Amino acid sequence: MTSKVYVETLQQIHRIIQEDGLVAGDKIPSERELSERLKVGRSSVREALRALEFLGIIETRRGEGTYMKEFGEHQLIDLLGTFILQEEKAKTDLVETKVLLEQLCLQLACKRRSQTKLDELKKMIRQKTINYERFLKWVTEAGENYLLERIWRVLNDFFTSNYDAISLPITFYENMGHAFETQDISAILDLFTEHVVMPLSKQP
Amino acid sequence: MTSKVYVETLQQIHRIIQEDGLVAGDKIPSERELSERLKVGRSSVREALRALEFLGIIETRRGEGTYMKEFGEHQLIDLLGTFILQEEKAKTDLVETKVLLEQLCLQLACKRRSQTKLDELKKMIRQKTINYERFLKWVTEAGENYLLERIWRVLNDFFTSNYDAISLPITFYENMGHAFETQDISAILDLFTEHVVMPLSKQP
DNA sequence: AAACAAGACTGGTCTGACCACCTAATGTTT
DNA sequence: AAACATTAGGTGGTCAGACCAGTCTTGTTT
Repeated sequence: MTSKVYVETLQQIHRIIQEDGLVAGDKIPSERELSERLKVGRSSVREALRALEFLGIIETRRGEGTYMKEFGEHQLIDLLGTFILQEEKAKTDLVETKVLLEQLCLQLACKRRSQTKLDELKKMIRQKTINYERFLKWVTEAGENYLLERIWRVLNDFFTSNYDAISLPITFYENMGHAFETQDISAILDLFTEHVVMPLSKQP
Repeated sequence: MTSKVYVETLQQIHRIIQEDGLVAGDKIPSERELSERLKVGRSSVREALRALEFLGIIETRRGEGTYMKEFGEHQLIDLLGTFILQEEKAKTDLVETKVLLEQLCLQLACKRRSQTKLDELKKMIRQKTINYERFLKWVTEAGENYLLERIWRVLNDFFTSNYDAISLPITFYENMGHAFETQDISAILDLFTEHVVMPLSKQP
């Protein structure tokens, strides 16, 4: 045979999922049942399922079964990230890309921030529970682009594990809060440049 | 046990790849050797390798061995496409993020394009061998941010496997070429908005 | 009715056995 | 010596069966 069993099994499982109209949360047949129905070894079924699991399409729960998963928490980005960012020379790229993505998210958030989302931010500022980490989390969420949010989160994870945490005065957040309220994009970007980008470019 | 063997095995394999400094084209230890070294069953090794294979990080050749693979195209795209991109929100996020990243790359390329790199572009335009795919490849390269280039490439692979190729008149590239020569960033972004962003926002 | 216990699932893992395939060493012929 | 054919060992691909470790169902006991 030219084709590999676990590849065909993967396609068959996909077919079953489609024909049965399975959606997130639904249970898919057990490994042993799939093995029988598709007339392949259980190990081949498992190898196919493993691919689907790491792609974030299914979720396996020991003792319970295998379930369809909501698109979102796929480790795709994480895994790719760990493999891509292993090169040392990528660090300057990392910092630059992170900043660029943050500027992107700032613009999206400025445009799309809802009133309730804005209140969240103002509350964090008022109670002084805000820090740079939380602020950026809010920004990426308010941008309402989940994919971009995920990509940023990976970069941020690598950043925080290689650099010191960024600490900014409360006035920075207060000014940001005001700028988001009035949706003043240039004020937002200016604040960001002054307090985040410029200090970074001085560091090693 | 809390963690699953094939997950830990995956991390161990990653560690080996890093410590041995393996790059694209290099051979990684055989399944049986990994099984011995890591003291896990061969089936667990295979399940871990399967994940890496579908992520396009390795390539298995029957009878030869398993090799590191150049990051890029693979079935990952088709798989995720058929399984995931059915959800509308994910699609809009994908398109939006791709466009945003491209605008980022355009700005970087405008600033950093070297003379030799510029000549490459002009040559492609003169010989009319240019198309949108090649143009964007040039842009991301000229931006000289390898990380950003790779992230974009992933999104672009998703995109091209789910949407029709973008076809633009030669005048677009000629104008772009001129704008890059004079490093006129606003002209570049205007061209991009008019020919790429606007048509996309009209599509479903 | 509530609490408990046994059994029947399910996924997780390992082992050992083949098969198909490739490569390189070996031997044979020219 | 060079070209060819053969062979042996290594590699991924696949299967079957066994056992473990959790979860859920069911039926009995209290």
